[in-house]
Amino acid sequence: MLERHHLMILRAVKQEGSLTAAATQLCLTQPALTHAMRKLEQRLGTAIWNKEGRQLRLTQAGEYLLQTAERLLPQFEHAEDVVRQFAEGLRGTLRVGMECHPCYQWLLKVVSPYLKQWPDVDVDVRQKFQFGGIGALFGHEIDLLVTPDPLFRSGLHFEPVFDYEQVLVVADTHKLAAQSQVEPEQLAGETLITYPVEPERLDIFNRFLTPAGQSPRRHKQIETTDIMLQMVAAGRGVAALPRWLVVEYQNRLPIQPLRLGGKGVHKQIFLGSRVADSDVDYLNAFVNLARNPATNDGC
Amino acid sequence: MLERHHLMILRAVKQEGSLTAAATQLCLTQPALTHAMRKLEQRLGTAIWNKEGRQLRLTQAGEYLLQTAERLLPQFEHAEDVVRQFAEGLRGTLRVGMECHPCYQWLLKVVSPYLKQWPDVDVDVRQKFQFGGIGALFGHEIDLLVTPDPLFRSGLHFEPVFDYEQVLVVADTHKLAAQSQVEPEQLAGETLITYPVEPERLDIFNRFLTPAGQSPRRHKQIETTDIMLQMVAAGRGVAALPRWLVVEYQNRLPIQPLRLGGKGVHKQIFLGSRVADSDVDYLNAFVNLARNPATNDGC
DNA sequence: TTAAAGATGCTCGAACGCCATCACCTGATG
DNA sequence: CATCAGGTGATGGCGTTCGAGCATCTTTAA
Repeated sequence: MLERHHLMILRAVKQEGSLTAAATQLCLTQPALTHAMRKLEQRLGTAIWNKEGRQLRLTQAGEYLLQTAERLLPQFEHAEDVVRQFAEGLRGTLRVGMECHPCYQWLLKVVSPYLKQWPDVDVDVRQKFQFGGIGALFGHEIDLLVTPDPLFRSGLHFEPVFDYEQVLVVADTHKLAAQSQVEPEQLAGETLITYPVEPERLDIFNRFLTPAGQSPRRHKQIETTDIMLQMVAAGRGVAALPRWLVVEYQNRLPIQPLRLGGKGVHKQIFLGSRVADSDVDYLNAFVNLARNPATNDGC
Repeated sequence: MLERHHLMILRAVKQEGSLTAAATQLCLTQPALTHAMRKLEQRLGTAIWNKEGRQLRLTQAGEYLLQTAERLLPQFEHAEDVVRQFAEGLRGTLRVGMECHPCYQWLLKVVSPYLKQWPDVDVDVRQKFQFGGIGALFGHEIDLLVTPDPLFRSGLHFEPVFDYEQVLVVADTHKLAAQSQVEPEQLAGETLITYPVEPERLDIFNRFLTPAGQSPRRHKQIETTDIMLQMVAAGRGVAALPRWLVVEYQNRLPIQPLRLGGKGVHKQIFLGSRVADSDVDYLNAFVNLARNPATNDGC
């Protein structure tokens, strides 16, 4: 069978001009090359080269194999190089899963400097998982999970990366806008806009309304943060979002953040990873960057 | 070192889904594959796959190598296929050398059906040789030589492929046009047009004029047959060409062929080849086709 | 519990590389 | 012109190495 080995001999003979010199290049002896090529010739059923005087002349088959060698050998060498980069953790694809809708804006601030530091790492962000974010981690759909709900379980590692306060957003013109905080019963007559997620997983329900036995008059679900805040600004409802996100949008939209209850609802975002990956440099680098973002804006 | 062998294992495992099945496909045993890949992993310094439950999950390095395998292995297989065709004489490049200017028209008639019969053979026609046609054959510049001057010498084989008569061509209006033959002394006052070749190698000189001690009034050299015959038709000179060629041009130009002397000058064209190539099918096929052309028009 | 997957360690044999030598060509040298 | 020396690839024998197989173990999933 035609092997990489044979292609290397062909290329070396081409480069060096003789079998003996090629053998030196390959750290072998001339008989080794002669034997190898002779065996190949027998298997292929054709001569690779003919001896003419003291030099070798390639047959047409030999010419063709040489072309093949010049094309394939660099690909072998490049593949070994790339794999070495994988081995050293210098290259890879980082698939980040998101289980926290408003975190997308925060993630962008981490990804951007990260891509500069790790030019050979591709970052891929995914938001839909067949068996949830944890399942996606276990199933190797993703390598990192951005989530507010850590699950401390063997095989996984969760690291808090930033704290934020969940607040209620209302339009400037809303009757609650003058208050600095809001109580559960004040939402009884409101339309609540949330991301399309089961209510049990929304903080506004399980840490604010449900404990007080309250619920909003209506519950609307909207995918994107932009549209959601447009609706709020237009007085079509209220929403619950991180304070830093609301502050950012206040430049552009007439909206106000209100503390949820007397103490506010405080949350942590975690980055989850498989412990099996704990020695992958480019992955740890992402977690570190997320914990101490270069463009830390205090949120 | 990364070998074809390893790539084949990767591809087989991908196809079959397990090491054991892959081993069957490759006519090996499961431990053989395990050992081979383990060794590769040690050399590369990274895992190719991890065992998860009873199935293997490729690492990123493994994924990359698999991609490499799917790209490179078909190229190996194709190369072996092509070389097998070379071995069986089904494929090659046939470089034909020409030492006989008017033979080009004849050659086209042979090449055209040949290319249909041998779709995987490329034909290349060359007309300039540093050390002459014979030298080009010996030096592997060409594989076949079309020549009127065979040189029977060890290592070469010449085969007569067609006979023709060399005739003088004159314009219809030429004073000699009425004759059916011409004598050497009748050219003393004429302008003779020939291809740009040394006169000693031109039949009109060495088999007609020189033996009679004659020479033309002027001698012009022109490269192409077309222009040469245009000149003749215009009464600007006479030329010596194969009869069949003149007959062909008579449809388009007012020209006449005249026998050279009482018996005419009869020539043979030979195809020369290296005896070392005597078992190359596509080369023999060309010689056979040349000897019995499909479109044999009696010349 | 069982069947099936991969991992492991040992053994054996084929193949691969090296050494010594041969055969051949080429160019220098008398 | 004959000879010789240096360098090429070819060849055959030998030793080592590497690789494949066998038997067995571990783990997983049905």
